[in-house]
Formats: sequence, structure tokens, C-alpha cells
Amino acid sequence: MNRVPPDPPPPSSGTGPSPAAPVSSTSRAARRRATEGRVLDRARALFAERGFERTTIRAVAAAAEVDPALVMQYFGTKRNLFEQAVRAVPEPAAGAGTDDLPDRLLASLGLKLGGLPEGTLATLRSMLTDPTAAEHAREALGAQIASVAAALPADEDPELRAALAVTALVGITIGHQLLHLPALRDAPADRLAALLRPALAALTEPHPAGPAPGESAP
Amino acid sequence: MNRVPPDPPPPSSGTGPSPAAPVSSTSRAARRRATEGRVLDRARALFAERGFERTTIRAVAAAAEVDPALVMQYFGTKRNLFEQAVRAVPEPAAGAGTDDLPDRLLASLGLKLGGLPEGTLATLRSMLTDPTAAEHAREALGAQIASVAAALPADEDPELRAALAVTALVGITIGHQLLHLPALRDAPADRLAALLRPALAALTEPHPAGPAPGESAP
DNA sequence: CCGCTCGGTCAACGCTTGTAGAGTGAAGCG
DNA sequence: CGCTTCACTCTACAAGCGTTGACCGAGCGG
Repeated sequence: MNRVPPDPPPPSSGTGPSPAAPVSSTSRAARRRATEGRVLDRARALFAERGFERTTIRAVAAAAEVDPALVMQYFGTKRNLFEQAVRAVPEPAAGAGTDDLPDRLLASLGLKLGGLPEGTLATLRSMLTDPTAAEHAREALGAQIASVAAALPADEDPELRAALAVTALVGITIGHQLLHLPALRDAPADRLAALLRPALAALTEPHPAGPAPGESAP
Repeated sequence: MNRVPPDPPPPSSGTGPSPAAPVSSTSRAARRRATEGRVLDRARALFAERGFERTTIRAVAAAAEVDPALVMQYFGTKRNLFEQAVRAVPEPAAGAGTDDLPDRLLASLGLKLGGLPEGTLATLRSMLTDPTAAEHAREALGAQIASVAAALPADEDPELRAALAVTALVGITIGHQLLHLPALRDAPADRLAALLRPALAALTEPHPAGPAPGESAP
């Protein structure tokens, strides 16, 4: 009853030059992959825009110009479709010579304000109303927090500071990308970064040889 | 199948006085008000816990031990029920001798981390997936932002700074109250406040080394 | 050239949801 | 005491949802 499609090779993302594939350009398999990718794409966009519950299989199918039953045949379940659609690049591939913690934080969430992957937006959109998305978000956020905390001095509540920094950035992202608050939408990304850097520094650098400068002495 | 015998609503049991007592305390109107309040209460709690879509009229009615049709009769519409339930005390009544901006911000959102009104939680929970809640949230957040911005120097992007501060706190609240991130749940509220104060100060006080605006603290 | 495979469609089921309207029985008032 | 009122319940409906199984037609191996 529950036709689970055999693990297809991880699709999507990136030009997949089929290695040693003598398949013609529009062969049967190619078309199938294309359709599946299209469905996945539209699903991701709709999930990011409306969230899990308000996105119907029928709407996804219509957006991909296929029959609803086909979506079911491919993914078996709406939940599975969601998970497949969301499974896309959460990790910061950079990791190179990133300077401070604030910059890394901004890079991981803040700086991509202009365009962070739709899968992430879909998860953010649904995480407050869907248990699966909530679990996914808790997991991803927990990893982020742990990663940030690892770079903080161990004697000053690194986990808590990291959690505050990450969730604060999540809130800003929500206000910007999901709620479309005008005050945030009208600001260029680098301005946001410039304003946030000192605040994040204050969160992550406890007391660098005394209280922060500028504290008006009594 | 779900016959719920009407329990005696007033906790005044004991030696039952004769029902002939024309107790005005539990008059018809009083009972009606009590029922309506109970429905509103349960609705608020469920909306805060599951969000608008996943909260059904039937569930609210069951939690309030009444018939679903009664909920409809009282509120006419699920949307209306939501709006009535959410309409509750957003404004900080304090406003007294609050010192700095950071403290005021923390008071309005952060410090109440332990217990901020369920109506607010319901709005937060639903704002990403329900248009009405989103509008409500945009409105409330906009007011908050404007109020904070009014206390910032006018020449340094007050709206943007205020928006960043407010949305950051919203993110932290979400992570704490709605997502239940362990790193945040295990921390006492005053520790959060202590960590956040300098960060908020960094956000709201632009460059202390620079030319101080004429505003001098009394 | 035939028949199996398989991408894709059609029509339908069962369930839950918000919502409407008729009904009921006790409280209130004359 | 009898009529009205009103809080409250029962039953039902229409719509939308995820999901299913039968079906069709073109590709492709034999």
C-alpha cells in the first residue's frame, strides 16, 4: 500500500553531469528526474511561502503542472515531500579563514538575508506549527549553537551565549524574510551587518579586560 | 459517545442548600459569562500551544466542556474567536522609572520570558502561517519598534536599530517559549537579562567614542 | 513486431473541518 | 401558573484535504 520509491540518487542542487550516462537528453529517466525536480522546487517554494499546513499537495501539483496523484506516487506522503524539499544545504560551506565569531554568525544566518536557501525558509516558516519542522529546526539550531559555543571561552556560559546569539539572528531573519517588516526590508544587508556586529561581539565577548568602553563613568 | 455530564459549575458544594435558593450569584447571565470566559481561556491556551490552523473549534469546545456549536454561536467564526482570544494586554503598564532603553526592552519582551501573556504567545505561534496573526504581529511589532525608535537619537537609523533589537528579542522568545531550546530553558531569567543588556546597549548606543549627541542623561 | 515497463492521469473514497438550523429544558417574569 | 427567553445541544451538510487504485499511452528490450 505504501509504495516507497527506491532511493533515487540525491537529486537537485548543482548541475549533475551524469557520469558515464549514455542516456539521451530527453530520455524517459531524464524526464522523470526533471519532473521530480520541478515538483520538489515548487514544493519548497510553497512551503517557504505558506508553511506546511497551508500548502496542499494539490497546490504543489498545480504549480508543477502535474497531477496530484503523481506527487503522491513520487513521495508517498506529504510529510516525506516536505522533508525531501527541506533537505538542502543548511551547512555553511565556507568555514575558511573567517575572522571573528560575529562575522561567522552573520555569515551563517545574517548575511544571507538577501537570499538564504528556500529549504531553510520553509523550515523557519513551519517550525512553530508543525512538529516535524519543529524537530528539524531544533536539531539544526542546536548544531549551530553547539558550533558557536565551541568557539567561546568555556568558563562563561558558552552554550547560553551561543543560543542567545543564534536565536536573536533567527528572530531578525523572521522579521525580515517572513514577516517582511518594512523597517528591516528597506535596509541594505551590509548596514544590518554593521549594526549587528558590535551587538554580537558584546554577546560573545564577555569582558575583555574590563567593561566595554563607552560606559559613562559615574 | 462523549457524554459529559454537566458538573455543577460553582465550587460551592458541601451540604447542598436547597435548589430553591434564588442565588443571584449564579444567575443565567453570570453562567453565560463564565462559560464564555472559559471558552476564551481554553482557546487562548490551545492557540498558543498549537497555532491557529491546528486548533480546531471542536478541540476548544471539548477543552471548555461545551458543544462546538456553542462556540460558534458565541463568536460566530473561528477567526473571530482567535481575535477575541488574542486581544489581551500587550501594553506594558509599568513605564514608571525604567532606566535605560535596554531595560525597557527587556521588560517589554525579555524579562517576561517566564510568563508573558498567552495572547502574545498565540500570536507569535501563528504569525508565520496565518495571515490574520501575521497582520496582528506586524502591527504590534511596528508599534513596539516605533516606541523604541522614539527613544533613540534621530540621526542614527533609529527605526532600523529598534527593529533589530525588537526582532532579536522576538527570536529569543521564540527559541525559549515556543521551540523550548534546552540551552535557553535551563537559564534563569535574570542571567538572560544580564547577558542581553550589553548587547542591546551596543545596538542602541551607536558609537560612544564619537560625537555624543546633545542628549544628556539627567 | 509484440508485450512488458513505467511515467503520468482520472475518478473516487474516507476523513476532518468550519458552519448552519432545528430543537430542548430550565430560568425568569407576568 | 403559564408563557417567553435564552443558554445550550443534536444532527447534519458542504467543502477541502491526503490518499488510493484502476487506467492509458508511449518508450524500449526481446
